[in-house]
Amino acid sequence: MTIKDLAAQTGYSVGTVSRVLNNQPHVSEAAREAILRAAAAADFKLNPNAKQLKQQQSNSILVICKGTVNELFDNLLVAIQARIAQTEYPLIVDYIDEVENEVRRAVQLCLEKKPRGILFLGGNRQHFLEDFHHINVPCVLVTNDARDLPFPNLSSVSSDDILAAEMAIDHLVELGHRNIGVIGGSREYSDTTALRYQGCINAFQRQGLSFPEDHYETARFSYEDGYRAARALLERRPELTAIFAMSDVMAIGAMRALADLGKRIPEDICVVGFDGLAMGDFAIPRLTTVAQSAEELVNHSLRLLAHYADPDATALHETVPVTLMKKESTHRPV
Amino acid sequence: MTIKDLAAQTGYSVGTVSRVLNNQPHVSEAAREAILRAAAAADFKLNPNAKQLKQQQSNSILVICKGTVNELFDNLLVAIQARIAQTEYPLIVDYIDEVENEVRRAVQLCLEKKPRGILFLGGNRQHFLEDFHHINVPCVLVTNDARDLPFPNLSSVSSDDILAAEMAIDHLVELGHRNIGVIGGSREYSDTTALRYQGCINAFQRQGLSFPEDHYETARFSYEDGYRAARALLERRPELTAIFAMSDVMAIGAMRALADLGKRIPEDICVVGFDGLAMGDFAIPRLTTVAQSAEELVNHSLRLLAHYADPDATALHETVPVTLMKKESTHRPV
DNA sequence: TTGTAAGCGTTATCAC
DNA sequence: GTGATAACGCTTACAA
Repeated sequence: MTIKDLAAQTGYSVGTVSRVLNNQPHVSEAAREAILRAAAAADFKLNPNAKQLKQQQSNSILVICKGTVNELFDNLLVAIQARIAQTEYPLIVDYIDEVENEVRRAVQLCLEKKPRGILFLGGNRQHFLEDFHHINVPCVLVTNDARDLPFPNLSSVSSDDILAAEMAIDHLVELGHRNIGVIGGSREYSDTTALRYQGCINAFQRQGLSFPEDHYETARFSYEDGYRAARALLERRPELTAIFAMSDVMAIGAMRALADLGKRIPEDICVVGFDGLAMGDFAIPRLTTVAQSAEELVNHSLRLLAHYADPDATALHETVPVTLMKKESTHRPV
Repeated sequence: MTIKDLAAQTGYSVGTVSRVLNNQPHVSEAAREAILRAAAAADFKLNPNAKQLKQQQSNSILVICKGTVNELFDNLLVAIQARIAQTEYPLIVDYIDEVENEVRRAVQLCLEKKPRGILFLGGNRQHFLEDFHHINVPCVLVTNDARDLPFPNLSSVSSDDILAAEMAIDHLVELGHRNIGVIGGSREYSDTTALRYQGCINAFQRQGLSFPEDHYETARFSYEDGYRAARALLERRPELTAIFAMSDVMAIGAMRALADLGKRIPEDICVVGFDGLAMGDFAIPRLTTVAQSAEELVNHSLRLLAHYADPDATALHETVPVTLMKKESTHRPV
């Protein structure tokens, strides 16, 4: 079934059928009605490949969501949808695996969908360095800072990772903690981790505390690895009275490990997470965390995407504030 | 950049370029090498729309994953990828929102991608009834039973939901519980829920116990609603000493609610979940659960998909066993 | 082994 | 307002 068949059926030409199916003007009401009726009856759908092949650009906004099991990105998506749904821009959401190359995927989808702009939910600096030059539509990288990536069409919005980590450590120090362990990603490969690590150093220095290398444990962002990291940390440094984990998922894994070690939370040891996922509120005890604001991240992202309406707009890199949510997993040490 | 440009550049014709780029035989080594080199240098990619437009069918297997934050489906996907990766069939994974219509989406993607077969991870009976007749490639619905859906090209694999629920209830009864609350989805709209509910009834009857209507609370499959449901149940029936929740996510929400009510788990009240997610092992206490086997579900699914190689194969509906994982959230009541 | 050319289903530019 | 018709970039007979 093609528009040709539809044309034959209704007695009009393919041109008219196409115009009707695309809600274009300069069509008689009679034609519009007849064709629409026939299309509905036959449950006709335009062939998307032919359509895209022919069209230079679509109106769509592409969202590439990196990692499929990620409450934060899910929150971002909900906020994006809420803001975009009522506009003329169809949203194409593409979820890819944590380990896939999001930029290559974007290149591919640009060919396929010819989007107006792209929102990257999460991303890896190296991937951008390698492949982003193939992309020439406006892009915003969300949750990562692209300040030092040299692409005029790549803006970014991220939480203030340095300040956020400082807040976490300050909170623990205020509670009286002096021996604080930190669990995070690879400082070499994850730029976000590097920033949060810097925040930790700042806070410790300002407080006049040392932050020995072996108070840090590198882990992947999973329950399992949070668990493993916490055990490793406590084995090495039994005197720790607090742990800051750079994600809520890691933090929950860590809490389980501490419980297994016979530690009470927060009486014996305190835990602070990062992200502010709903999940943390259902942990026992409820998780204290530095919350990122999905709404704010999305507000800035869409504004940045829009700012590329100006053809010689340049890249902008913004930062949004975070909030310390004090819950049950932290309190004054014994 | 098109194959035409590439042809001009290398001095060969578009036909030869196309053959090279598709690894077809009947091309001289000289041509192959020259064209491949030029394509790599220009970082050339075939236009996917033109390609699909031209091609009748692709070799790809389409996977429609319903719900983006779902550890079980994520496990299924990993297993699928492991099994499919080493074959000639490219995998197209499409994640859609929990509330979207997966069948309409599949219809759309069939037009676009012309897949060889489709795997639905999760699905809604009503959607299939309404739109599945548009689909004419082999399909397998995973985690839902499609036994009573009248489509020869729709097979299904699901866990034995009835037996699974019976196992959960039996376990609690064996521990001495007599007052058991159940949290699950809508028995009207979720067929999976209906089956699990039937399992509960079977077990209670067999054990000579009653299962009053107000021991059941309907909830959505989220932490929040698991929390709400558990509170509602305990408010109505303070004498309950155990709760069976039809998903681990609900169960974790429920555990948090019970803790807030001052109940100790498992001393005062026991909790059994459903799914067997890794997450449950990081809850405090660790969650007892009826685990579905991602590997088995995937094994059966792929076998069923393959069985459609026979052109007049008919729909098959299979069931895979589940495993009760006894953890810390259940034990003998006081 | 290689080249030529017909189409895949649209959209868009023309005439009319 | 409507109808031809030329692309869009590719694959694939068929011819050479």
